[in-house]
Amino acid sequence: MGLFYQHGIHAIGINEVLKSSGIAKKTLYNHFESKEALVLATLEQRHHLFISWLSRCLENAQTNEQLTEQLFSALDQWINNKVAMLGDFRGCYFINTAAEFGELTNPINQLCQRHKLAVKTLLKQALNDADDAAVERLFLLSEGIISTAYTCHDMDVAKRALKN
Amino acid sequence: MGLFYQHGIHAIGINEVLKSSGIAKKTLYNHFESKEALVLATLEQRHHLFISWLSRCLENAQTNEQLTEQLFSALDQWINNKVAMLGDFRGCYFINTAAEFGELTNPINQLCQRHKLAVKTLLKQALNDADDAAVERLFLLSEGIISTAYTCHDMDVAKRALKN
DNA sequence: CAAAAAGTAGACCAACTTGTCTACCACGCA
DNA sequence: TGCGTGGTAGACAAGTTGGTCTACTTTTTG
Repeated sequence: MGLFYQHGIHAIGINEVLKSSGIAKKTLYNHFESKEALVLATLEQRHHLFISWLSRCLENAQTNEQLTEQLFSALDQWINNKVAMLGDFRGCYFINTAAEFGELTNPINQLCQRHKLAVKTLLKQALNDADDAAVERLFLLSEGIISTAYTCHDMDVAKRALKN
Repeated sequence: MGLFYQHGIHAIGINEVLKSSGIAKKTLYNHFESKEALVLATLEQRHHLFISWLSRCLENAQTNEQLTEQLFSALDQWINNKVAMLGDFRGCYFINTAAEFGELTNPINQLCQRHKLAVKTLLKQALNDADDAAVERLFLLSEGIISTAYTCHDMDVAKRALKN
């Protein structure tokens, strides 16, 4: 559900979800036992969506330089709303959601963490013969790009990173 | 008010603020005309706090390498709760708050953006003779470090960045 | 065709939200 | 002494929250 991504979890009530989806309340609670379960499902769904998009963007890179270029280029596409499957850019759903649910024991928070680790793992696999430091640096840069694009409304940040 | 930083804006009601601060409701609404005004005040306060802390951390750096080292070292201190004035680390208050208030027209969102631009400006002033690309890269890395430390519960990320 | 399963709309509940207002109290000052 | 200022505690209003439940309709299935 894009509503949560677009506006944040706490800002969207169940009734808005129902109205927007056209589903009945009983039906929703038949499928999900609580709002938290629903949120977890949306996180899970977007996790798969995002990972599959990103891995497709990174495949067929020959060199590490090429891969970096493809990564930043992909981020630029996303940030500038040219990736239909990811919806209107509103930062990283997982960073945003972790910001709302900070307790370490919360399953929502844990799912956000797992997503980020999966992204890092994906980068590691995509980078040939790179040491961990190089993987880390690339990951940190991409996190910085996503965060900056959103918080600073800086839609060109990935494009500029591409040139350096 | 640390409550907002610790738990997020939507997660904390006015009544919790009152209970925690020992102030009466009427007194609070005598000083702030709404919750939004209160939130704006806390953002403003933390903005000054953070900028003054950071600029003190970066002063007296002789070379750009030294400055980078001081920056990452400062982030490491913050992340590992060794900076009393910043309180228990819970990521960047401004990134977190922007995640909750995404509308561009919202003053809260605009304040978050302004804070980030101020940080970038601070870095630019601290870096001697550096081109914009170098400033940008350092800013993106530090944003990535803060975000990763929080979302991945990775308390060593700044320390590792320090070594590379 | 009939029964069961799963959908619908929406009333309802208890708890909570922000914000207002009343009633009272404590202090400094003339 | 008395008055104004600014505090306190908390009832209250109006609306929203997540979630349950009833009553009815549609779809699926044997």
